[in-house]
Amino acid sequence: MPPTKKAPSVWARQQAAPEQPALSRDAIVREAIVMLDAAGAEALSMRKLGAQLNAGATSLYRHVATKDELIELAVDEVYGEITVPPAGKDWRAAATEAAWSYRATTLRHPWLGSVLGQVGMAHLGPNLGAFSNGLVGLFTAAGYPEPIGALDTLLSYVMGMSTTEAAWLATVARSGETEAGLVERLSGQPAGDLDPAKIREDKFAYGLGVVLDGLATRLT
Amino acid sequence: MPPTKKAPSVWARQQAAPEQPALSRDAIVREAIVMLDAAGAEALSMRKLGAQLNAGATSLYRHVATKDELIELAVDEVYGEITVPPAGKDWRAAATEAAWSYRATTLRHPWLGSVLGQVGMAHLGPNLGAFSNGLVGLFTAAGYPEPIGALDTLLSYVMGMSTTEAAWLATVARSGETEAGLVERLSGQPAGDLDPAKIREDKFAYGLGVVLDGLATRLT
DNA sequence: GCTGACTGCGAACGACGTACGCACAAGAGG
DNA sequence: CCTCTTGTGCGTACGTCGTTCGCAGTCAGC
Repeated sequence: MPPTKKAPSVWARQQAAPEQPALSRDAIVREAIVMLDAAGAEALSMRKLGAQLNAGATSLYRHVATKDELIELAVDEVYGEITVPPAGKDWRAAATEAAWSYRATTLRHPWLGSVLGQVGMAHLGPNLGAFSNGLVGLFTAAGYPEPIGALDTLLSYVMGMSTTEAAWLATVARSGETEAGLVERLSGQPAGDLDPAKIREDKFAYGLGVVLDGLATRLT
Repeated sequence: MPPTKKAPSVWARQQAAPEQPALSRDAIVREAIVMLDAAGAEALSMRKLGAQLNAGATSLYRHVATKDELIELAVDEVYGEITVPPAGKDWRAAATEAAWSYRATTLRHPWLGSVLGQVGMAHLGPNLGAFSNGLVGLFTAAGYPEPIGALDTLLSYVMGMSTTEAAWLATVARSGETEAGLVERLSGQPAGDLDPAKIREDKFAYGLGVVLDGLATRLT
């Protein structure tokens, strides 16, 4: 016998509950990002996300077709944090700013890298579109003969470097050691006494300078 | 009652079977790569891999600690396919060759990109080490003041572009359409009549030229 | 008050990674 | 020939996952 069916007894029912903001697509995506930031890409499950929202796991499917779709939404939401300066300014300063903004966003949401290879950038949301268009406009205004080529080159570098950096930081986090300690243990030799975060910044800056110098040669 | 226990009856036992190559770490990694190539990263499961090798799923764990470890092994195995020319030649030609080799390998094994963001490059196998060292040696021999910076810059660009390309191709494959058709549908306008594969090659070549030009300015 | 649309959810299904412990083969030492 | 050890394969089982389905409520408009 199924245990008296379910009917949660009259007493448990009471009124419709004081209710929180309710379940909505936006609320779901926002909470998903919080969980991804906190625990990484493979820690997100529909059940846990539901629980976090005081909802059953399957309720989410009223607002989101699939877990993959949810992730695509989260990715585009996060892309909205990247800023690209308006055209008109010095193109090089503007591109530099956009690049650093991309890096910062990726490091703030390290799961981005893990997920980009799978989701694949195709028809990826309005925010990525806006970002790309902004950069293309910038290169066009600067007089680039091939603004799209310039965009792809810069973006590939920035994506590659940022993703690698985020993956490294995830490894550090999993190891439980400090970043400097892990560097030392893996390289086998005592690291200098420089701040590893500073070293990473310098490395990013160096490569960015190289790429922008390369782009500059295409301008005149 | 458990159905007479199991004891597979004397008749089923016969001899130890003609036996195939047996189960070994290398054989497992090789077959895993085949499955990954054929069906993508999320289609690999220990059960299916076991079945493919005429083995039970759990037998694999005698040779491999964990699925993640298996993937790390597969990644490094595949990195072994990338070639970097010996130092001494013209550095630019050599770097170009290595870059194209990297791209070709990534496109041959499109799951690489999906997996790099998760595995994270740390302590990643001997083959990746050899590849990096080869390139560093090349830049050093060419007289670069910061060969490691040069390596990271070039590698980030190549990784970023190749990964994006592989993800795009995966999207095309999932869509069932032809590449040209998908471009047309997503961009909204009729694509020119150029071969999309050729366009991608040109784009890669363009960015590579930009990066190498940028690196060249650091040389003298 | 009735009806239809919309939202939440409990139960269930099939697949997954992996721990555990038994079965059995091969070799070593007597 | 017998025993004992060591290594290998695998059946079973546990807990978790994404997702489907159908029921149960809620509420807007008539």
